[in-house]
Amino acid sequence: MAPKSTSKKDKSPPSDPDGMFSGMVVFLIETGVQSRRLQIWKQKLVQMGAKIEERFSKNVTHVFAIDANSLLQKVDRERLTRSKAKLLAYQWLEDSLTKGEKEFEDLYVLSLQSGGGGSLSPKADNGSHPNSSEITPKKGRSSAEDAKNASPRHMIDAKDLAVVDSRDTKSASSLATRSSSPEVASPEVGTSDSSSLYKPPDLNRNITQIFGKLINIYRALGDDRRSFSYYKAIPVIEKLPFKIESANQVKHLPAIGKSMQDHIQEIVTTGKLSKLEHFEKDEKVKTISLFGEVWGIGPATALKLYEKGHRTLDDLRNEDSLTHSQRLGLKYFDDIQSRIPRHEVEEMERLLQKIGEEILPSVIVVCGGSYRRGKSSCGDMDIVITHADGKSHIGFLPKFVKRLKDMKFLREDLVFSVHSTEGTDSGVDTYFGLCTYPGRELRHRIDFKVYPRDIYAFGLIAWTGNDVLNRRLRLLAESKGFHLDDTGLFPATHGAGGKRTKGSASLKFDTEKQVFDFLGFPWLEPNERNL
DNA sequence: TGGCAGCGCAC
DNA sequence: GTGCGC
DNA sequence: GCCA
Repeated sequence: MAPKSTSKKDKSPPSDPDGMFSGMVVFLIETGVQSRRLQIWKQKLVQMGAKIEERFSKNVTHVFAIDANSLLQKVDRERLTRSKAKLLAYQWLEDSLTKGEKEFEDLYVLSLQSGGGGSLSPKADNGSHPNSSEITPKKGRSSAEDAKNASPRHMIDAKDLAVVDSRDTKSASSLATRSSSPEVASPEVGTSDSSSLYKPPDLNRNITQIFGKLINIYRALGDDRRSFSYYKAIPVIEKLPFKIESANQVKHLPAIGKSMQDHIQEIVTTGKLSKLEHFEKDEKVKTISLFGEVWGIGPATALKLYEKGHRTLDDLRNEDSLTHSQRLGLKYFDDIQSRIPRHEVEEMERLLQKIGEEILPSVIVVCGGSYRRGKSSCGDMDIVITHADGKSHIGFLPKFVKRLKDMKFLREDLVFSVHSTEGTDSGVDTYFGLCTYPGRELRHRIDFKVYPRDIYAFGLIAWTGNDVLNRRLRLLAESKGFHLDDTGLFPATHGAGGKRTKGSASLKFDTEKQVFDFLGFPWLEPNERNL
């Protein structure tokens, strides 16, 4: 989430070969870092002479990460120890920038001692890798809170280093993100003016952090609407170039109503929010939140389980009312929670393309989601599939799934639906399941969506996201008298009665760009869609 | 006061 | 029909 | 929760 798309200047300042970071070749672990801050760091690094590597190559001299855990999740411990690169906490950057000269590195070295490569405690893991809010604020982990409380041993200075939000961790291959957020004022933040003064973003973290927790709590309680309101308020507050000292300063902002003002007032005067404090010590809220993190368990089920007397995930194992999917969600709770390094997704995408090709030549297999948006790690994989001839995609999915099961790539099924042969559901076949990286047992969530070629562009757009963009496109389409979803763009069937006439077919577009153009939305490359 | 998407699956 | 995830 |  979080429209990190603040109107960044398109002037990427020239890099100074004699800057304080000259000679450094850095590799950044983006996990758990707030996107805007990351952007600024990148910019400063380049600006002051460092070179940023997209991969952990041999010539890397410095690796930055929020903590050792996130580091180990991205790069093999072995490669790290073999490498001569310095492994530093981002705090070193912060301090160096503040100070105006390079800090003494040894005080910031990340120790690889703790946490085996994979046997991370679930909590510590969660905290450092909050679910980038893919499509909804959904099961965002309690973000910052977890990061701090759960893995203090990895924190250099918990003060504000542990800052993590439940939102996207942008990869930002391009610092110059286009701004397409008309509804939110976008004051200039941090994006270097030529002065080399370093301005930390997040002047109002005291507020956004609390709101972030409320998002998760309301979501867990089933109050999605309310949750979403806080979700919308955060990016608005984040963009303010000043620290809020009174509710009066925010009362005219969009998404900030009476209630938000009151909360903000309380936070800036007392430093906390009694409403949240109350939630956080509430046994029921805590338990329901936990249960709700299990795939397949939502607010209603979580409540039932709580009322049955369950209090821990362990308790749930002997609960026989759980569905098949919920059982799997429970069994692989930690697995599903852990994020997948980008390069592994890349390999698995290639594998899927190869297998697909063997079953159906010229089949198109693309990994969408945060991967396609360029993120450095992904919570799951969204695979979008089609075939150019417009018909041979039919019947592909069952064969594909069987083959992948035979070779032990797919391990467990969650949902499987085939419609292409019939005609329902616009002929989109869907599969949800668990898969493993070749040679491993760690389960990852994976989705397949098979589209007829003529509506493939819509599927690709929808499954690439992010959710903010999808929502904008939807609303834009609506305003022009159309209805947009992942299966097409339909002439509005407004008027009395029938919502969407199922009969009316979607407009056909060949490419994503054509859809953007038709709607009059400025084209965004996938990696620019991290709004 | 109703809107904030609305679908198909498992059960 | 409800709950859930997408 | 916010907004029209």
